[in-house]
Amino acid sequence: MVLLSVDCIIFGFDEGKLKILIGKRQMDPGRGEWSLYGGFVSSDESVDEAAARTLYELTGLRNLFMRQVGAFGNVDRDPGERVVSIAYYALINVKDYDDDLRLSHGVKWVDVNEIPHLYSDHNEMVIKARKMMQQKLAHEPVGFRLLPSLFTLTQLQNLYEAVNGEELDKRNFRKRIKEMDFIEKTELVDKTTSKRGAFLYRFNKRAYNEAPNFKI
Amino acid sequence: MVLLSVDCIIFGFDEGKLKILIGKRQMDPGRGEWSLYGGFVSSDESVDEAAARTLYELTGLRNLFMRQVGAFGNVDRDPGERVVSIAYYALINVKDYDDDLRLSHGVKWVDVNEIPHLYSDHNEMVIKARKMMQQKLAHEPVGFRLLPSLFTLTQLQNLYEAVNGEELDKRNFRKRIKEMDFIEKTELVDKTTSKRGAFLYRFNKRAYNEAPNFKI
DNA sequence: GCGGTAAAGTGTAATAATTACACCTTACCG
DNA sequence: CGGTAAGGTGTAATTATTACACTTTACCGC
Repeated sequence: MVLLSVDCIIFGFDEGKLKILIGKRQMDPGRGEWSLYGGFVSSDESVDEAAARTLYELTGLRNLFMRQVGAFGNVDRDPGERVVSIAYYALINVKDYDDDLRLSHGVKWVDVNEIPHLYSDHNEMVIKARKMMQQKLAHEPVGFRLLPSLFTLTQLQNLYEAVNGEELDKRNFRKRIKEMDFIEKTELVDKTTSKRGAFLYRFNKRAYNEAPNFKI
Repeated sequence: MVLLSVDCIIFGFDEGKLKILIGKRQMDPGRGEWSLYGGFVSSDESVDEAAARTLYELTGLRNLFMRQVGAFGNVDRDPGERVVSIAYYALINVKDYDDDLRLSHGVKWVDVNEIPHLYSDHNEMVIKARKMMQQKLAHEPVGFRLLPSLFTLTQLQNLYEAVNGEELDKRNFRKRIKEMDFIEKTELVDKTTSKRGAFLYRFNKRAYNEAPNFKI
């Protein structure tokens, strides 16, 4: 008989780095190994719902941006029973995640470029999720889900640099942003990262829906 | 308990049109409805293997180009039992598929733009598969899997036009092809579609691997 | 109060990529 | 041997992308 589970690759952006949540596996087989957070699909919920529920259990957050990565179904991927797992990635704003709740689940943020060996095929899941989210962020305005609702252009640029693993030209980057009217400049200024202060911007979803022309 | 199945979106290119294989469902629930061809995942095979086996059962072909589309797991997607299905798409050269075998399975080719209502969530699967294969064909040289090993440039262009649903400029198209050394001109000529005859080309996989620069 | 500092902010020119476009060639057929 | 229908070919205009350096601002420390 085949069991169905979900595994979550949860992306966050912190300290200028793209990170994911991992924890030490609490059950056998593989107890103590680094692992993604997951759970089983129960018979009264869809697979998407199971993923959303699992994300909620871990983070206390709902309505996260979430996409399916795919099904991982090798026969021997789980040394115990036959388990097929559907991987999902999600984007969260790190500051929305209560630190005590995080600690109570024993998970931590690790740089996507420094991921240790993970349980079973979880490294594969992470690699595929990373590619998919990279692709997604390049073509749809969802990167904002990794930032506070108000953000500076430098933050946004740093985010894209971390996601794509390459530096961007500041002037060219800002030129592009300026072409997208749904990224709105506010009159608010953030002074935490410079003496001068930087204007805060906001993503206007409604405006985007009227003229969906995103391109970075 | 959750059952696991696979469903196949099998693309072929014929009469200048992109098509998929569908058949009338042979079992309840939904007997008689148009449907994708699928099968159950058994406990001694991976999900990928189950898809490959299912493709082989239907077409008699192995080593097809095949990619996972994703897991479809709504609770009520199958009116009978709880079945989660992993969809796969595959690319085949229509002429490799024996017509008697096809008829014996009661499946037929239908234009992707004229797909009838299909059983359960199969239409969704087709839509997602189509997007994914379109994306794939634009970025990797796998379109050849839909053509005979020798093909004319007109055939290749017609294929890409059918896949993308838009006409392409002949000169610009051929300019691009010429830049890709792994698409090799042979001295052979196809005379079936014109009096003059058209040179046949061939995809050289080895050459591609040495300089993988595909772009259409 | 003033010089140093460090991030914020700004425009233009060169290059590359993409698009638009029309006529000649060929070989068969009647 | 003229008509026909698909095969085959190049250039110029436009658009998109890249590269690049200095000024502004406000705080901090002296």
